[in-house]
Amino acid sequence: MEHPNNDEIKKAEPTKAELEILQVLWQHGPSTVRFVNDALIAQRDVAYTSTLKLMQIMADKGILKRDESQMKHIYHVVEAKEKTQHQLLDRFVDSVYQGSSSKLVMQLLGNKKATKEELEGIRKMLDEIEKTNNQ
Amino acid sequence: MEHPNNDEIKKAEPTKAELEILQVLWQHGPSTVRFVNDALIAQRDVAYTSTLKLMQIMADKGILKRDESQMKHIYHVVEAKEKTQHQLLDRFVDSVYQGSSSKLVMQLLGNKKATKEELEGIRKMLDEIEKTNNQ
DNA sequence: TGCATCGTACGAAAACTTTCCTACCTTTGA
DNA sequence: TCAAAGGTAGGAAAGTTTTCGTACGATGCA
Repeated sequence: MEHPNNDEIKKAEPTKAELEILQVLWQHGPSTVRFVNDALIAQRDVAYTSTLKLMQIMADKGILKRDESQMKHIYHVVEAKEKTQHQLLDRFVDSVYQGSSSKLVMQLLGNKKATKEELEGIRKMLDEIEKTNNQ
Repeated sequence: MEHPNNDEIKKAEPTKAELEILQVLWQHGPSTVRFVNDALIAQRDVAYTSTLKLMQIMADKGILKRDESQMKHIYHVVEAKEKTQHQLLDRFVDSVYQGSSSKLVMQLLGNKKATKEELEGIRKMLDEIEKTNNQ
């Protein structure tokens, strides 16, 4: 390892399966393994111990923390959802759109993935930003 | 396998390393393995045969096709760049933003990843779309 | 009490991805 | 001509991620 604190500098991003778990926790807040697993099962087939193992690994990595005071451990996400999302987004923009976020947005808007309401929301957001920049 | 043509229905998305190769081909058009490898080496350390193998695998998967009429095979991307990007984008929006593209855009614009010019580009794009929708 | 149920821990296997060694063929140029 | 350079093919190994079997402790309740 080059740098001693490499791990801190370059946080490994969550894997695909870890992201599924994060989604559940983001949506429902701190939860037990059982709860998360039930949520996952609603989407696909997965054994309880698989989810358990994954959440343990995530706790080891520091992505999750858990309250062990009760037998049913309660897991919660350490980083703010937005921070993690943004981190993933940055890498995505880099690896798929060569770092050009506008290219990404163009494509997003170009296809009808966004509803009318969403478009309006984006426009308002643009206005906000412009206002802020001009102050 | 449930459906016989599962492979056609649910195309496996390119892996991380495959995406790097796609980037090179997207940017420079059909290329030899040597050319792609040189481009990759500019970013990180990788052996020629690793790139070769990966491109062969991609050809097997149908992501790339190659002209074998010459000794130096020439590889080209099968799907349109935009199609693949959009496919990746859709999954990304689903897996990170629960399918809400506006949430994604908000976050993108909220942080200063976009330049002033890019913001303007996006605004124009919005205008375009609105115009089209109102016709 | 005792057994079914539900929990955690751990390790190994399976699946997937990435890397590169080795073999062998073709081209090039001294 | 023949050695060096550069190409492809294929398989094994290494690395990563994901899955789950097994062991065993807690809890609940008949």
